[in-house]
Amino acid sequence: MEDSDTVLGKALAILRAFGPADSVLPLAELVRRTGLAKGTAHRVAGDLVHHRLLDKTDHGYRLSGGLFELGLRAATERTLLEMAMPFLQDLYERTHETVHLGVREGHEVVYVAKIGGHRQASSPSRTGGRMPLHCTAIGKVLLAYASEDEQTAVLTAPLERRTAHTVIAPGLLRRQLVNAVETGVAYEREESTLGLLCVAAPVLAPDGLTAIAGISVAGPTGRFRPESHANAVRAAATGLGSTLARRRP
Amino acid sequence: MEDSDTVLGKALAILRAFGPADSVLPLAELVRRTGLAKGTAHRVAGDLVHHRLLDKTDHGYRLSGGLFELGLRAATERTLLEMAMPFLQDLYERTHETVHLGVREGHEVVYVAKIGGHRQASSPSRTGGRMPLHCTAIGKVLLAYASEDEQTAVLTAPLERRTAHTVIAPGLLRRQLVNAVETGVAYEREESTLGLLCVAAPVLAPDGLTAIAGISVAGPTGRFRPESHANAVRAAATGLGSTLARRRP
DNA sequence: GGCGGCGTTCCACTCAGCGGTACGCTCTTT
DNA sequence: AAAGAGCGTACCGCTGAGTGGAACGCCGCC
Repeated sequence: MEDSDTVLGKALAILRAFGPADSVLPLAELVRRTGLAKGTAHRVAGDLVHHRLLDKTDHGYRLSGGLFELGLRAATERTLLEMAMPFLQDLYERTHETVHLGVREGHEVVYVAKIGGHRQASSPSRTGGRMPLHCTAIGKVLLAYASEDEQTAVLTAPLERRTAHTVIAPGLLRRQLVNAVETGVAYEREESTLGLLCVAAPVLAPDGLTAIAGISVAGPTGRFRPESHANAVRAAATGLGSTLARRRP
Repeated sequence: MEDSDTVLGKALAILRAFGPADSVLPLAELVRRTGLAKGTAHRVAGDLVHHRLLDKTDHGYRLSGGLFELGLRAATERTLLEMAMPFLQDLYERTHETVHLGVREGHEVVYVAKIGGHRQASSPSRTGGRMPLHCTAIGKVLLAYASEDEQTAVLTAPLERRTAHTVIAPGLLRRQLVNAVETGVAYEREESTLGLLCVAAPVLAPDGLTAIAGISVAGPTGRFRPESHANAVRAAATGLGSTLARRRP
């Protein structure tokens, strides 16, 4: 899978063997997932423990707090998170629904923050997790402001159908993207998860042409009307955009 | 400084060369901080870029989004964060002051979350950042529930004086710790930063003897009365504690 | 009591990694 | 303009860190 011919490659293969859902993996499982020789995996994992990227428990290995800490040193994501927090708070307080902040990475969204209360709609998104661009509200606004090339790259590739409502027709999706640029918001209606609705707005760079991130509000079908939160989401996104512009000349 | 005799050690030396404040470091600076040979540093950094842990810009290297993502896969911190979020939200909404969630790592607190509004008190804490145990409210509650050995280890070591109000007398500090266990909250009054007050409560494991994390509310001298938020902080912490107990038997 | 899967240890081979050296570039400085 | 300092990049022969196959002891399960 990965090029694990170098030591570093092996180490990363082990670290990346942990999926979003795994908490602790035994050595044998690491060997299976990485394809490394047992002896090698054992030693490299041991080194990683020594360097505080892995914790060793009775039942196997686990990604450690040191890695968590290191990850939060990533400058762009961290400052984005810090600058965004007040706006996300405002948005949450106004809506009391799940609020997301996400950036684009390749053909997917990576969620930088997810905040919600006790009664939040169950959604598959997780902080630090990924979702496809084409079936999420944030994904759509990010895609709408991506370069023409990247846009067509996504649209021409086969679009994964997540639910019966997932938009997999490139034409319809492109129309939604155009609409997103015109109105400043994009919607998702049970396209990634049944029972989940979502509105998102783009956080634009000073040039007004590229999207740095996206902010969304998500809620369950029934009580939740995404349209009624469009203004709030747009306000939060543009507010964050201009704050970023002020600090990053 | 670090044992960088192995490849992995060198790679980590480079990654950890990034302080909390650095966003982009040129190769020469990495060489200076790590003490690696220029050729070696260049190659290892290149490998790290290839493995998406570093980004290369015109002005140097930067910790990448891939690292951010990987860090958020760390199971314990991530689930703690996710389970805690609703309680932190409640707390913020009730107080409208800066809310922290922190865990202990060695003799320091690591902040897992920091949420606040636009008018938050300026504090040195950052998400993913560290602070000494003895001069922060969360640090005190965590230390109060640490093992006897660890407690004395911290108390006997010289305590860094951060401000004129920092408690550096081991006796006084120990009394504060005892008081924290009795009352369920600890305070910090301008002990880490001038103008900053703080209340914290411990998130206890089911056994009621060990602290998993700490929650705090911080605000500026003047308008902010830490005592008046003691109950709210305690409620959030115990609420989170029992929720964690339910999910982690 | 035999069997399969697990974590751990050992060891001789070899190629990945090493770091000194050298080059070209862009800024300052004189 | 010339000289210099500091930077990023590229090259290359030596060597020991890293490799992975094999072997061992340990459970828990049929």
